[in-house]
Amino acid sequence: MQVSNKPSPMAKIWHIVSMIPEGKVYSYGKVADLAGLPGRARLVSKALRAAPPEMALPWHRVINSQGKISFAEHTPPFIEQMQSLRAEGIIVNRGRVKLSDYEWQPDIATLVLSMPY
DNA sequence: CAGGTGACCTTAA
DNA sequence: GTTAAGGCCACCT
Repeated sequence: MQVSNKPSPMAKIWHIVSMIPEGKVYSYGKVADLAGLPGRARLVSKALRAAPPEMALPWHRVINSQGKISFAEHTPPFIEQMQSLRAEGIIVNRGRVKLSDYEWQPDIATLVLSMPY
């Protein structure tokens, strides 16, 4: 039986992002995939914009599929994201991180158990 | 309803 | 290794 009403796509995205561990990064597209929303990477960026600040979502750990920060260089949000990543020990060069070193490898079992839906 | 936009992605050169 | 073009989809005028 269905226990709860359908979770909004945004709520699923927030949940996945909240599971990215400190010191790791993940791409918009893969967040969308794990949230059950394949092909909707752009919705992830919208969800991050809409997230209430008080939920302290680790939005800075979400980057694009090439390992780059998606804000334009030298803009305030770009600089903020780069500093947040470095504060966790992540090496950032020219706005880019090495995915082979820092990409999150999600554990599916843990993920499923964490899902409230 | 049509057209524009974006914290994207994949492919091809 | 890079960049550019086309594709994509939800959302907003």
